[in-house]
Amino acid sequence: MDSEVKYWYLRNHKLFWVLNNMQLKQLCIITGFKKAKKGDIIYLFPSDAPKIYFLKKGNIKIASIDEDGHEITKEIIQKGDLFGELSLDTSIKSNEYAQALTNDVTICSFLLSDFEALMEKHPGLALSYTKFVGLRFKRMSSNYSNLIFKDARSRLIYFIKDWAIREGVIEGEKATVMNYLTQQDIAQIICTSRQTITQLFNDFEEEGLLHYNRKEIIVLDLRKMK
Amino acid sequence: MDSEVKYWYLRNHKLFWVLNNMQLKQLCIITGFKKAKKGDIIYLFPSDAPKIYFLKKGNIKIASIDEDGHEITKEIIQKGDLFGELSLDTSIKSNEYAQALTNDVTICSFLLSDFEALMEKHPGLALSYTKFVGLRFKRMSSNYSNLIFKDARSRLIYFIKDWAIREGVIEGEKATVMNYLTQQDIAQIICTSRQTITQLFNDFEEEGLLHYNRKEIIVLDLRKMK
DNA sequence: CAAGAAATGTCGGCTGCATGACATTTTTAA
DNA sequence: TTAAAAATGTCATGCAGCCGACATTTCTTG
Repeated sequence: MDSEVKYWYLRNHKLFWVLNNMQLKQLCIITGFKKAKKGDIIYLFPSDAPKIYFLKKGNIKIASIDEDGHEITKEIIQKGDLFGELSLDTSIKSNEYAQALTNDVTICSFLLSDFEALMEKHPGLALSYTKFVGLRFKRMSSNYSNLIFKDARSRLIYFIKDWAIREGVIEGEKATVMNYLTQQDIAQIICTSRQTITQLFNDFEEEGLLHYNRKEIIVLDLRKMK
Repeated sequence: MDSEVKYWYLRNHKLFWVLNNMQLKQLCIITGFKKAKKGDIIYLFPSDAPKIYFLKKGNIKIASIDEDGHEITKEIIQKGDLFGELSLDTSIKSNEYAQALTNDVTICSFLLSDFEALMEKHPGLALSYTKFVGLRFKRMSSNYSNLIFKDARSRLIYFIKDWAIREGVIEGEKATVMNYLTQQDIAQIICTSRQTITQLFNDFEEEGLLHYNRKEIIVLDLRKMK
């Protein structure tokens, strides 16, 4: 990959806004480049050097399996997001992995060590990164709170609204989201059973809150979704 | 508070190990100092400048209340821990607050802005801080996973073992923890009802796993606690 | 296009645990 | 020291939602 392209990938990420164009052009820390199709597993912790990943195209999920074989989806990563060992801590081996949810996944990666070296030189970047990671954590933490307190219906509503706002096409109070998740996927995200998801979508449809099919989800009125 | 004392508080926190003694002595960023007794509420988000807190003595909990009046305890903070707006993000107002669990709570605080300025000057500190926050979050995340997947009994066992290991006096496989939490407190931590906690402690006692009273909890065999 | 695989729809039984109600014990504060 | 408050113990009831079982629909792949 030529350095001009690398430049643009990073330039478009707000994390690197603290660097001016000159600095950015000199970086070119992207070292890896990978494509994946739906269902492919991407291991985040290769035996060699730890990396940070950057999703250029498509959607992936970060998941893990506990000792009981329970699979949970921790995050949905979207175009432009960073993922991997964001905490910069490589001591504890996590059992997390990433899986492509769409067919056109493109991932860039750079070495954690390169990134750390970069931050040493640019304190602004370090600060900016810290805030960035902090925000991400906050978001996850709020998701967890939701899981614990609300019932399945509220959780699904919260998830759909969030999804619609983050990725959907909004027209007034109507939102249309491209649905690249199966009901099983959604069940794993909001920690309920597949059957409950089916039931809830049918309920929502009956109540006139949304239209659901395998291709897209149309929320008819965001205000009424609660 | 004289600068010699401030120096020691920070010196003992591993976050500041990346700074050498000279740098540290020049800092003296601690600006606040507060004492609290059992039950006192400490508001984390004063109307003036955002702060980061450092628990010098005692135990506190970080909790929040959702719109349904549900109270959850998010973390138990122990001597030496940092708390407050660790994500450095002050844009969203959180509804979190801290409450003293013991009678001899001492809290130091410093201004977020001072800390940020410090990180600008010392990229190593920023890096170290990011790792620190990452670790904290990882811990929280594992707690949440536990809440979501395991039943109340497993959650309580996990909590007690963790508590014993973090704070208890361990002799071989026996562990003794000073019990500064009410059953209500524990219920809020592992997200169950007070009655369930009572029942479980009685079960554990019957099964010969531990001795419980209001002053201390003695785990008879850590290996058998599972 | 056909056959197998994957995703969705539907039902009923079962259970962990929340919830309320109340008794008893311990602590706190006057 | 004593009354009120807080913490703990015990029980009966109800229900959200998990789980297994199976049917139907849709997608994938040779």
